[in-house]
Amino acid sequence: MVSTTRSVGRPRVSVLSRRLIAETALRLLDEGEDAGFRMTDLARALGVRVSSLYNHVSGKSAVYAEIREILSERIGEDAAPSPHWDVALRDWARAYRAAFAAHPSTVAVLAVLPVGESSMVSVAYNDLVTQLVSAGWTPAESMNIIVAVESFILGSALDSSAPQDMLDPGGRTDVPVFAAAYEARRETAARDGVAPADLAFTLGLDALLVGLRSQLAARPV
Amino acid sequence: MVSTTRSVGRPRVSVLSRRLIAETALRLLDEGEDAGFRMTDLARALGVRVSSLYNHVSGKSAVYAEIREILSERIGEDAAPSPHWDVALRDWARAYRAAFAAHPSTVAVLAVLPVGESSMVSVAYNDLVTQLVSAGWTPAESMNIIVAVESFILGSALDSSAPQDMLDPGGRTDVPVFAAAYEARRETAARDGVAPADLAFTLGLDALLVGLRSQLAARPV
DNA sequence: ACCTGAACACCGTTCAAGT
DNA sequence: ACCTGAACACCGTTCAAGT
Repeated sequence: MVSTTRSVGRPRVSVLSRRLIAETALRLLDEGEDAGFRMTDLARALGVRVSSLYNHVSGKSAVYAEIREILSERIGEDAAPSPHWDVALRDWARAYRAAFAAHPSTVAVLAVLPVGESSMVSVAYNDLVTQLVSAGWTPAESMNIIVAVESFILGSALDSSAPQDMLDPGGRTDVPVFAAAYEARRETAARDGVAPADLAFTLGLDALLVGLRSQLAARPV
Repeated sequence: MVSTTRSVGRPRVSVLSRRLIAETALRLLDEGEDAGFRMTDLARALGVRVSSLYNHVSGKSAVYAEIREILSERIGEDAAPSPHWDVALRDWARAYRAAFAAHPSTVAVLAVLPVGESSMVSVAYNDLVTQLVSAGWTPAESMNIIVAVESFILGSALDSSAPQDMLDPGGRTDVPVFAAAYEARRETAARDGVAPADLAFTLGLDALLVGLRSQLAARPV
């Protein structure tokens, strides 16, 4: 938030940049209650008028694209490489989900936004495919594994970002078993001090990896 | 599309209903290029003015909620019950994904929309939890399994609904292994006459179930 | 109770004018 | 090249009037 007023015309030093705009938008998303952000609010937070933004980004979706870049860079930083394909895949999945789970309101939008040409995301894919292929998977299988794991990650991130009571049976009496299980899950999570969504993610990721290992082991050499 | 013009005032027979509105919106979503639908277009398709819609639904999100009901009813119809928990889970997952994959543009919205009280979805959960518990899983585990599988389904449905070239490395030369694997995957899918996204879904679902079976088998009795 | 017609509100985007 | 100010466009929602 900049409090000085600025007159019309080009300022002496440039106030904005594509990256700064995206970082500010990300902050607004984190602070805000609701899913999106307003271009007006984004401009105000930058101490600028809305129309100024369009000198740096082509529109709102370009801001989201830049946000994806920010987040995907963090995935690369957090995921330490491992010589074991399954460990590498697991760590990548955890870092991927953590990056999104830290910014829940971005998930729904980014999940459907195409990956741009310049994206760092492709580099991470390249590394993973390399490792999977050298472990014995075919290139096509490697792609499918990555897409499957990524689908699970995005779905889990969506689940984390969904309202708490997304599935809450509430006061319904016609689904007693479901209601009891819902409650048991909440208690288990509370006792472990984690979010219910984390339990499901851990369970699912473990199951996926166990399954993949066993499928790789079972194949003809 | 109704071509007759109607004068002001209450018509002799009611033209609209909540269900009809949602069915028409679903049809618009299927036919349309882009992700959403316009209330104006929805009204026109029903031969009515926009404001009329608000006599039956509280707003656009209520239309989406009704669409979810329509789709979830179809899941129930398609998924045949099985005495084996893993088969039941697999069939449910397939039916679930098929229902969404048939209407790609609904996925992104429905994934973040809370499940209403009256939803049929809860009934399906109740049945699945019952079956999982009697197979030996705890209630909390059963919930986590369902949530994990559902996350995978929604993520996969998002993947199916994403633009074809969502991950396309295009002409990039800095990610050769990824580009080759991407191409290999496309060829494999083309040879089998299925969408690439289907391959990833099948592989991932199989891995998940193999993993879950082995985890259930490995536990102390 | 349920439709029409007109108005309002919100918000993303454009563009000439200014330095 | 980059900001301001004003206008425009689009679209969801509201509400009085009419039967």
